[in-house]
Amino acid sequence: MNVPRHKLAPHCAECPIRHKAVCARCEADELKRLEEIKYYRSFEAGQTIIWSGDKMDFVGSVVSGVATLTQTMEDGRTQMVGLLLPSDFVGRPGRNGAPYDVVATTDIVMCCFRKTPFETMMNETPHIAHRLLEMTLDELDAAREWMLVLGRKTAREKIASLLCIIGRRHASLTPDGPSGSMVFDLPLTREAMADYLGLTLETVSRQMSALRKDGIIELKGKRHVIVPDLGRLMDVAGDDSDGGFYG
Amino acid sequence: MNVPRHKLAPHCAECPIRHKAVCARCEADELKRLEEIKYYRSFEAGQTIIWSGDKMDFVGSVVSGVATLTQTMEDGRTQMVGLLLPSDFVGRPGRNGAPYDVVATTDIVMCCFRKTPFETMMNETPHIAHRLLEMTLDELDAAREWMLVLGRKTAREKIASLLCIIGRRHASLTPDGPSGSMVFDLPLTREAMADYLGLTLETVSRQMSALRKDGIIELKGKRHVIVPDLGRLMDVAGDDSDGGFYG
DNA sequence: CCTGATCCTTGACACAGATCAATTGGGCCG
DNA sequence: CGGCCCAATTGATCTGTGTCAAGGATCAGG
Repeated sequence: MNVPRHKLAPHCAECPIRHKAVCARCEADELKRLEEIKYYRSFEAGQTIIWSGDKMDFVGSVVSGVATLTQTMEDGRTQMVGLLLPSDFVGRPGRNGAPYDVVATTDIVMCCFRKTPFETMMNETPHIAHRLLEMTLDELDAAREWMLVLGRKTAREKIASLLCIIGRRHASLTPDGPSGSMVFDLPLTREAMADYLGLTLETVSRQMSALRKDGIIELKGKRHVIVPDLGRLMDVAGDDSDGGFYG
Repeated sequence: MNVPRHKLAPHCAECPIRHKAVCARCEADELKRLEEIKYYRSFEAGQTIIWSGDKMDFVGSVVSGVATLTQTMEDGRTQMVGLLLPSDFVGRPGRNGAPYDVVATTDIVMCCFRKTPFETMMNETPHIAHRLLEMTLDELDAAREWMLVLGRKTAREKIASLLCIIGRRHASLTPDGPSGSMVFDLPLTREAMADYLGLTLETVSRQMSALRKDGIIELKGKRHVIVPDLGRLMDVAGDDSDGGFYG
């Protein structure tokens, strides 16, 4: 693999994910130390960033773009187990092998640290270790939420749940539009959606069409989604009704 | 609820989960501090230990017995999202509400800490924070492994996967029997198994019968399971073949 | 403009697992 | 011992989603 490496990265102070990533809690001096060991890497859409089973020699944060975590069985069945959006962390300090494939689904930029220096720094910097625990707990919550989707929801509810999640994450990264409605681009193909939802791509397609026919969503092209009434979408998703974002 | 509280608990040094729980990495002096703030609580089979949405004022470890984490939708569909066996940790330092119901499925003993003192101690004791991160990463792996089971496996494979997991955890807590075979008691009813696997209890029952007919397992009574050939069970589960425990 | 590639949509049919319903079996108490 | 209760089994039927197959839309390159 021939991956471009940009040693020159923006200063952390101007970083778009400064306040949401592992470094969120860092003080100026800690940030400076991180800045010395960090480097940027870019990957193109479709590239595999990490292969399941490989030794991982770096960890890092998604700065921009989208990646997925997937597991594959011997016979080819695959299940997505994580969706990595900007500010999400990749890698597991203290572990060697990578348990999943990490694949870029759009062009992506990552802020990387070599694993050993990062681990050292983590041991000396409670702010980082603490933030990482917090983020890991969030991911665990998300994974468990997703277990309910996979285990108990119908195809229609699954699609609606996915749209809610992507829309919500999208909203948290961009200035608010009119509340109650939502507009975004899907960062996933129908096949990737199917892999996330434990469905086939045909079922995904059918249910997208059904939601469109029922006026729950509008589609401009294949990827651009308009949700006129978020409440209705959440009803379809079968989620608790309060409509409150996690914050 | 009237829950017995036993202020008197065994010394940590003799604790059966001493080397696997949050306290695994603690030195003698740290252990002593923990010992001062810990207390034991017992729950009977069927009792709800924590209600989803409630404020959690304690965290703790399962000492003996089995509990489950479950999520429920408004219409009653439920999905188990975690199985808590001895040494597993309950509660999330830094969070207030409980996101799931925690229910004892057998009589259970827990080693508890009031949340605030534990959090304080965690901040001052890297050994605890570090171990907790490690355990949380393990749980995340387990949750993601389970997402593959829920999303992509057939009923038969799901049952076999569950038996593998329970058997494996059981084996790691007890002296080795003859390798290649396995004997244990299911700590779950058919309904609880169904809730874990995203199936109905009828399907669970049918697949258990089918595995018995095929000689993959033997049943003595409803709960006692004998696995004569672990390799065959893992083949049925569709797991990677190496048969290696995670270690 | 045509060609091929990729992604998506739609239809017809099959089947795994859900649902509804009846029966069995083991444990416990009187 | 007999009666009850609950968990589990088994059967019959239904249905949501998978499977297989045939186009359609969009885009890049020649």
